[in-house]
Formats: sequence, structure tokens, C-alpha cells
Amino acid sequence: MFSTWGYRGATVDQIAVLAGMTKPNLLYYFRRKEDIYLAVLNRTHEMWLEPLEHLDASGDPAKEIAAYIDRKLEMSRDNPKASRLFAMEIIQGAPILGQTLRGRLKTLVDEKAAVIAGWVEAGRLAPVDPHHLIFMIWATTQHYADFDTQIRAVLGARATRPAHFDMAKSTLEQVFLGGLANGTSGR
Amino acid sequence: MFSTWGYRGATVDQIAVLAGMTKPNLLYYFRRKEDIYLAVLNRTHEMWLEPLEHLDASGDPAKEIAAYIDRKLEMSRDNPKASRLFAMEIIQGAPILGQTLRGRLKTLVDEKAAVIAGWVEAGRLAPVDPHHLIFMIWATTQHYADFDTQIRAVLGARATRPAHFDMAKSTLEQVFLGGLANGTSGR
DNA sequence: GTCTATAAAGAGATAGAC
DNA sequence: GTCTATCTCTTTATAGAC
Repeated sequence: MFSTWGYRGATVDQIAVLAGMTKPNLLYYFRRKEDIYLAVLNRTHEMWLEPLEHLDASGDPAKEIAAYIDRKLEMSRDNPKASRLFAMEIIQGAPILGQTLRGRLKTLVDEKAAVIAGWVEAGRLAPVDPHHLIFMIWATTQHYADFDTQIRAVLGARATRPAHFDMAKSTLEQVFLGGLANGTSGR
Repeated sequence: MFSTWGYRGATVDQIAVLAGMTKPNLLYYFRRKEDIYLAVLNRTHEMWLEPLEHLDASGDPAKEIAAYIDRKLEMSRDNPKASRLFAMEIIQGAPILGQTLRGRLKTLVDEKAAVIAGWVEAGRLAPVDPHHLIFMIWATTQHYADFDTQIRAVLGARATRPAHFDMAKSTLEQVFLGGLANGTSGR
């Protein structure tokens, strides 16, 4: 409900119906509406951090990045509502997750950015800004969940459910890996 | 107000204060809350279609794509709230803009996708799916407006306002143009 | 734990004076 | 065109029986 209607737009009544119980019963488990939102948002964010943690410094740069893209894309395909919930929270200025972003997320990203920077220094990857590369991967993969409505509107008949995800995957890998191939450098 | 709080989250009272008038006065110009939303959303979407219209089939592929990326990125920098308003509308399933997306936007994208396909056929661009390439450009450029809060949280001290947009621009151009260089093909 | 009934506050919209 | 006052409906949250 929150991912479709936003925090204010979702009503406790509707959530209760969706949960198969009455409103006072739902409020017996979660005292306030905000508590429901916090619970679902925290659970979602936990899941969101995971794929980046797997980026392995000792692996092959191209393979690691491709695997990261794939994992993120699969998450968008399998948990689009979670992605949209997270997106709405950020768009609205991250009133709840702000601290987590500046803390745990920043630490994780800085750590993995250092890994990427290491690959660049070793000449195994074109010289690229690691932070912005990570932003690009977030943007492109989550786009397929967050803007699903627009994508399906534009693709029209082409938008067969699993097929267009395969197309997205190969396009993303092509552009990212082509753009990051070592030797070729930035150009 | 709508871009920060969502449709339901924004109140007519708050909008009136922001507009420097009382609530009944605002409702004298816009009879219903929805009319305010429609007005601001339509104005925004108009602006949003424009950059793609400039993609020129007779130009140099790499230059045209770079110029398109730049224009979209500038829009994110200069109109972040408009971008976020648009994003929230799409995330929520485009209840208002749905028809426009399936109509005018689809027509425009299909037309420009054909232009890109032409470049690919002429061997001036690596073989890439035109629609998904356009999605990638939308995703990466709008990300800097929509997820600004997250980006600044992660970049921390690095996030000097105009500077990180320049970094974004060069990173995007590098990855896209590198990934799309002709001859090299998809690889 | 679950329910019906209801209190209390919020928010969209209108009435009507100026 | 602009205002104060207010109607009305929605929504969060609680009371209290079972």
C-alpha cells in the first residue's frame, strides 16, 4: 500500500483489509501507522544493501560488475514494490532512512568504491569515478522496477514480462562492460 | 509540495501558504486540489519530452547521444523538484499521465528509437537495443534529481553542488560512449 | 486476540460578507 | 478577488465488550 499510495495516501483501513483483519486488530500489533511503515521500510532496506556487499575485490572486475548488475536487476524484477517503497522514501528526502544512508550505506559504498578504484589503478578497468559508476548501476537497474509503468507504456506490445528483462540485462552489460573495458580507457 | 509530500501528503493549506494566499483564495483559482496537481504535472511533462525531440538523425551519433545526456542532466540539476514530481507520478502507476505515456511519449520514443536503429544499421554505433538505451539514459540522468538525498548522503563532503554534476557528466559520457563505440561492437 | 462503536483531529471544499 | 467562518467527510486512534 505504501509503495503505491505513499505514506499519507495509504490508509490503515486498506492495509488492514489487505492483511485480512480489522483496523483495531492491526493497530493491536502496530500501535501507530508510522510503526507499520517503519517495519516494512527497514526490512526492505536490509535487503537492498546485500548485493553490494558481495562485490569481491579478488574477483575479475568485469565479472564482478556484471554479477552485481544481474543481482540488482533480479531484485527489481522480483521485488518491484520494495524498490518503489524505497524510491519514494528517498525522493521525499529520506525522513526515516536519512541516518542509515549517511552511516551504514555510506560506509559500505566507500569501501566498495575503494575496491573499484583498486581495479582502475591496477589497469584492469578503464579509469572511472567509482562512486558515480555505482550510482549508474543503481539508477539503471532500479529503473526497471520504479518506472515499470512508463517502460510498459513505451514498449507496448514488446513488453512481454520476462523477455524485456533479458533484453535489459544484455543491454546493461553491453554498455557497462563496453564502457569500462580496460586498455581502451575512457576515450 | 507535491514533489516532496506526494499527492495525498500535500495539503491545500500548505500550498496556499507557499503561494502566499489563503486556502479559499487558492481554491478560487483552482476549484479542486486535483486541478492544482494536474496543472503542475502537465506543465512539467511538457518540459520533460523536449530534449528527446532534439535528437537529430542527421547528426553524429556519439555527439547526438552525448548532447542528449547533457540536456537531461542539466534538467535534473536545474529542475530537481519537477523530476521528482514526475517520478512520484510514475511510481504510483501514472494515474494521471498514463494515457499520455501510452500515446505521445510512446510515439516519440519509437520514432527516436528508429533513428538509433538506423545508426546501428549504418555501422555508426555498436548494436544496441534502442529502447533500452533510452531507458538507461533516462535512468542515469534523472537519478541525480530523484535520488539527490541518497547521493549527497553517500558522497558526504565530496558532494559540492556543481562539482559532482560535472563528475556525473563525464562518467556518464565515458560509459555510454565507450559502451557504444562503433566497430568494437557489443563484445 | 478480535471485534463494534466512537472519540478526536485533519483536510477538502463551500457560504457569504466585504 | 480576498477573507473568516464553517460544513462535511475521511482517517487515525482508542474504549471497552467478548
